[in-house]
Amino acid sequence: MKQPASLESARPSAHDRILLTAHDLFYRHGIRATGIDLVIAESGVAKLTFYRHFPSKNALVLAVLEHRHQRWVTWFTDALARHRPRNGPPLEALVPALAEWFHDGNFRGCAFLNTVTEMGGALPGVMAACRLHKQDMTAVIAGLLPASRQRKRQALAIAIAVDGAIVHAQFEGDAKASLKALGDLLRPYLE
Amino acid sequence: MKQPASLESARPSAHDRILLTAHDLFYRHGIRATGIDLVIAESGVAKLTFYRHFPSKNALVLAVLEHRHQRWVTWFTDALARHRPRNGPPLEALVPALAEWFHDGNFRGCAFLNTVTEMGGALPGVMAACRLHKQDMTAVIAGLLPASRQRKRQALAIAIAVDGAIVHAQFEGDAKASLKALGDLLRPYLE
DNA sequence: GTCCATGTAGACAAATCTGTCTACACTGGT
DNA sequence: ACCAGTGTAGACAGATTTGTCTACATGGAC
Repeated sequence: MKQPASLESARPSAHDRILLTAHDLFYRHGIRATGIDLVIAESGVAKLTFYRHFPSKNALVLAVLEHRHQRWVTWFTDALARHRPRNGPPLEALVPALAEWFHDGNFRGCAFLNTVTEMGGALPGVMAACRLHKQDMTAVIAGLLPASRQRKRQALAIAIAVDGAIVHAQFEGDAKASLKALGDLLRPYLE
Repeated sequence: MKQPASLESARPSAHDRILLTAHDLFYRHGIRATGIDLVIAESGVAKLTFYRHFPSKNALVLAVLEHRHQRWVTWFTDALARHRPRNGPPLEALVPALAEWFHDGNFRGCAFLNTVTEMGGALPGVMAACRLHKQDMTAVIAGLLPASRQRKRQALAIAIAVDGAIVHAQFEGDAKASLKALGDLLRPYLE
């Protein structure tokens, strides 16, 4: 539907190339550190083409966050399903799933937390996008817990522990220590 | 020792005014968003004076982090002491102490986590400063726990929960929810 | 008195960043 | 055949940023 005419090349449309390139560069180097010109050059697109698709850098940032949210939640639910234990509480899948992410060479923390830090005050909408993202993450975590009156409350506590593990893994080289500590925090919720 | 000649004015030295002004501006608006010219104007100092004290903006950033670390740890230990319960585990002081910080109108998360996000890749030394800071924070937390073989391990898990609560309070307006969730995570460590 | 550290005011260079604009080319639908 | 949409290349303006430099003032040490 959005594929270009030529079938064998499968080169994404200019719009998508821009979005994916920006996603990578923003995540890797930060948003403020990434100039528009670099995004344009890296995605192999002309400047005018860029500004035809995105009226401004800020608009691109918000579009990237939207894309990121969809991509991340898809990965997260999928990873949880893949690591779901045969028997035992589904919550046990959480640490192995996050381990995938943390150990990826490109891991640089949570894109939403990073964006809030960089642009939270300057770009309206970033804060809201982050809240929505974390809300959805918490809902996915809640799905791992047995139904009970305190399920939402427990899910929020666990989500906060996860965020702590994310930022720790971000500035410490060692992701294993963060994951072990997260496992410790999760233990009381595992029965 | 570093006071100016006039005793009644008590105006800090140019060096200190720059440092304190930069500390506030960097924390409030972010580092990349704060130009050197603003720091200079706001601290009431001439440009040359600034560059006599700090060879570059990067050097200023590192100096601010050092200052921040000292200031924050001092506040933290003091707040924990002030909230120490008469009877009951000292760890109970943690949530009330953090509540002070979170509810302060100028709260904008952890300066070190923010700086890592903004400059972690670009400025060598930032990552190390953050690790040192969190290491010291963890050590202070360990001081609240009863001596045991697992004290260090427990302190790390608690520190991660605290970081999670910090970032959550940063993007959610509601600090109370973060603190309640942190209390939930801490409960198993409270006996 | 003289010197030197420390300070102020502000012009200036050089780089960088966002966003606009001109001129031109290809392609699919009608 | 023609036209609208989408694309490319790259110059350009305007703002902003870091860091240097000139010229001058003040106050304490010796």
